[in-house]
Amino acid sequence: MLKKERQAYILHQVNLHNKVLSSSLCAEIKVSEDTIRRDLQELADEGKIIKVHGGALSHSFNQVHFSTNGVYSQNQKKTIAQKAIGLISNGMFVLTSGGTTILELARSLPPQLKATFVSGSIPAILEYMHHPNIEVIIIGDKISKNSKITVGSEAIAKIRQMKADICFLGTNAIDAEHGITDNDWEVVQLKKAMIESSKKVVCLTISEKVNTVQPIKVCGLNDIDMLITELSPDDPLLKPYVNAGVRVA
Amino acid sequence: MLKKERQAYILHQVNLHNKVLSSSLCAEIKVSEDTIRRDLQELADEGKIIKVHGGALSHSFNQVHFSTNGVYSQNQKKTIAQKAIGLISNGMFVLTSGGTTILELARSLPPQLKATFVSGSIPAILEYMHHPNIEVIIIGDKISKNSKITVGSEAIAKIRQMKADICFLGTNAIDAEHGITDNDWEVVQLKKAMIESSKKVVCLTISEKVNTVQPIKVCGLNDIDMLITELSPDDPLLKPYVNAGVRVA
DNA sequence: CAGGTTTTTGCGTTTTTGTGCAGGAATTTT
DNA sequence: AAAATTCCTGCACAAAAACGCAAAAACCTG
Repeated sequence: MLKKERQAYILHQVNLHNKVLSSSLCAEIKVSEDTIRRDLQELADEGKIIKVHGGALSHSFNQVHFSTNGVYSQNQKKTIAQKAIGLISNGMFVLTSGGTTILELARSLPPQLKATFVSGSIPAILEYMHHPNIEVIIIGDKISKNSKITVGSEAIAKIRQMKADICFLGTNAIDAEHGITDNDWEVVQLKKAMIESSKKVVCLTISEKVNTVQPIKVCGLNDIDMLITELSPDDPLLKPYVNAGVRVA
Repeated sequence: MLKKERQAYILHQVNLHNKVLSSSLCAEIKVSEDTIRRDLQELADEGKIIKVHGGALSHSFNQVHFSTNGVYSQNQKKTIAQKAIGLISNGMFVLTSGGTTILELARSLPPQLKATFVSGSIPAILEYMHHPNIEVIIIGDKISKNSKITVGSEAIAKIRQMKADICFLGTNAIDAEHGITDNDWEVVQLKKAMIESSKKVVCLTISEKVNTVQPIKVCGLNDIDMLITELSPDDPLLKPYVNAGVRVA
């Protein structure tokens, strides 16, 4: 990995998460802590970041203070993303939906991962594009402005043509009785196609949305292979799903 | 292998992968590392790539140059965008390529305009998405990270299926003798398809790029209907194109 | 086509750059 | 106050770049 490339990656990470630990960076990119420190120093000299003890901060960090709720669920989503990343290995063909949880997954992908990511979600695609080693394929069709995702028959037809190794679904509502449900008809059609075109289906959701129901059904619990939340797998909230035969992490 | 040929190959590789290692290059083409380094130096001097220790990076890699150059020619591009917008009317089906000039066009679209915009350029799509009244259709396929545009046979096939009212091409080089030329093979394929699928082809370019040539040919002057620059239509620089039968604005 | 000039290329040698390591200083945490 | 990180400094080593030079190729040109 080239030096400039590495620094660009670091800068991207800092701007993304507003902070970065040199320890975690040197774990992600496999270089010595010294190198990271020198990179941070250089970036700081250029005024791109603020260097602090143990890592660096984004320049805009001081001013912008996130709402407690935002930061709160952000951490939950980071946890979920980490668990999900453990399921991805090199060379995989990965299908993802949209949503903020998927976005967090996209942002947390380790830089050395080599895989192909397919999505119709514009924000997710933007994140994938910044990654140095993954191939990005976008599903084309009309863009739904409120969900920022491509929807329509063309998109569905394209998804049907593929067979992904794994599919990550950002989930709006999951319930032991009603399964996965959502509130946007077109997005639901897309998710259905994604589920059918994947060997393995993984649902990502924060615990807030567990045991909630939305108007339109995506699929039953038997169609999903795994459920990932920020909770421990043996949390009692998740018991019904374990009983229904869903793997929980 | 000829020098020019070799440099064209290198440039293509850089545009394709965003980065290139001089070590891998001198293994691919069987020449000494010195020769590669000299080639990279020349290409860097011409501003085609950014040379770094160990190889080279694509120009779009660091957004620093993007912004400085952007600020510099922003006003020219705004002028161009305004002229181009005059050609769009309600209900039209508009096909656009990528590039910063197209981006400026996207940003300057009047809010009351109702039309359908089709593109494979992710930055352009992002701008179109913010517009209240236009329908946005994205061309799906693999994303070329350096040009941030979808490229590949699927994308070309999709474009072939449509017939747009008008097509706006961001142009990298135009010359009275060689026509429109570019430096990325895959992007050229896409532009060719766009030209064929449109009733009317409009080239947008800042005057800097008029009378310049790039390695790969997109089309001749007879294939385009209109050329828009920030200059006055009767500017002597544009005379050769008027003589060649191109409408100039 | 012969002879000269320019361009291009490869090869040592020397410099520069990038990276990791060790040990001690500084800072944070407990 | 003690322990644990993190940081800085100097140093060593490897990789890459720069430089000068010479051989080879290409290219004029009369």
